[in-house]
Amino acid sequence: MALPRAARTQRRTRIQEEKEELILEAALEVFATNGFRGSTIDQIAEVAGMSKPNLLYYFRTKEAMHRALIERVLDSWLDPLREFDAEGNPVTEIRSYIRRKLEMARDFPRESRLFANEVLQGAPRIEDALMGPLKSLVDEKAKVIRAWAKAGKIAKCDPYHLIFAIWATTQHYADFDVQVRAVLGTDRAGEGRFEDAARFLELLFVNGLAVGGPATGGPAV
Amino acid sequence: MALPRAARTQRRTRIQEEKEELILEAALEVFATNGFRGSTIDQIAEVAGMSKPNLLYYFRTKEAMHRALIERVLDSWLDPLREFDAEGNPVTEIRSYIRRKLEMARDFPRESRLFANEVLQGAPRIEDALMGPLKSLVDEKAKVIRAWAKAGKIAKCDPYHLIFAIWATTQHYADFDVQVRAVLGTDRAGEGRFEDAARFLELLFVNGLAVGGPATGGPAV
DNA sequence: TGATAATTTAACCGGTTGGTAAACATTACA
DNA sequence: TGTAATGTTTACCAACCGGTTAAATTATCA
Repeated sequence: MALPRAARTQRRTRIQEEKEELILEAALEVFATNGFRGSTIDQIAEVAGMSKPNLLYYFRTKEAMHRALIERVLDSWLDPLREFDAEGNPVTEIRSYIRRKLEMARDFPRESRLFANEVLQGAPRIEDALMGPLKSLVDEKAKVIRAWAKAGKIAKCDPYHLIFAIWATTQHYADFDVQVRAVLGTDRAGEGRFEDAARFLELLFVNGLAVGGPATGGPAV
Repeated sequence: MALPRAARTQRRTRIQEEKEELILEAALEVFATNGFRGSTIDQIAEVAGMSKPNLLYYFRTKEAMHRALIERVLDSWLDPLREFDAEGNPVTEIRSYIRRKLEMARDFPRESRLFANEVLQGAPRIEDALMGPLKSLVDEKAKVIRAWAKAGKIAKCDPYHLIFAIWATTQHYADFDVQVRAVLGTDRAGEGRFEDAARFLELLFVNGLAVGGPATGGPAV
């Protein structure tokens, strides 16, 4: 019996919509801060304001909650990369991508941490997504970047590592938020830190990928 | 009674040295892959090849193992940043720092993941270290970088976000290793990925921080 | 309104987990 | 070699955890 009781009703009810939404919201909160193994159904139940058996009426297992959550979040998480446009101006595209990723780190830090927790611990529950949809999308965009480099529109560089670098630097502000705040100190760690980060990262990537070495006129090695 | 039985012997024995070492090595392995809450004393005991009560003879609690581990690892983890030399050539210093951090990500991924797990989950057990020694060291080095920028030796930029960017991009190869491998594919994900990463990151940071915009001759904004 | 479907809760279960007590085994040293 | 100090193991416990059962409650709608 693979389905939870709520999915075996004659038709999908309003209450089911609402409660499943409520549970996934709570699950995001808990899984993002504790990881899968570190989270308990009771914690999720408390955040959702429901009893544990009630949660299990809507999701048969803890794993099912996690799976549903990942599926829901993964798609929107990849949106910024999908918007990456081969026809656009390379510098503009890269700059926009950085800005969008940074906005997501600011506005959806829990989603970022959910993935970070999962990947960090070996991605046992999202391996398929990594090697499937994610890899395909990155491969596609890597081709675009490589073409830009070949055409001399940006510096010759490994497109995969460029994408990794953008992921790393932007998601850092969500995943390592505590550390960022600790280092910046209470005074400098206000919301302005995202604007400072955006300014720095634009400088770094735009200059860093400009064709030719900056002062020398040739690639710096 | 705050001390484990092994610490209440008349003097520190050879066996104590060896076993504590063995336990911390096993604890690193387990904590790095499962996080604190996700790790069990039994897991650590099995990796260490000892019985659970025997572990608890040397460390009173799971938390004590974790604390001892963090203390031991934190210091060496900050070494690369300490080597950052105010007197040296800025470009050389930054390049060396990136190289060292990347080597650490390659050679000590477990240490990286240990911290990543901890910070990601709100750093409840290392808050003091973040706001104390870490912040002090970063503040000190930020001053150096700021002086370089003021002197026109590198582009004007926020030194804190520069350090964050170096951390993020280098540690990414340890913390998100599974994802990196998945995206690169089995063929391209050999040990060469660290050299590719080093090449890319040098290009990015050296060009990115070079004074003046690369083609324009003025700062790109 | 009443009957039926849908939802919620209380009580419970077996396995796991962090940790303890005490008996047992080993080592070091006089 | 004997013995006291040190180290290890077996057996155990209470709390926690994922999940089930069945009964009670609430919503829906003819």
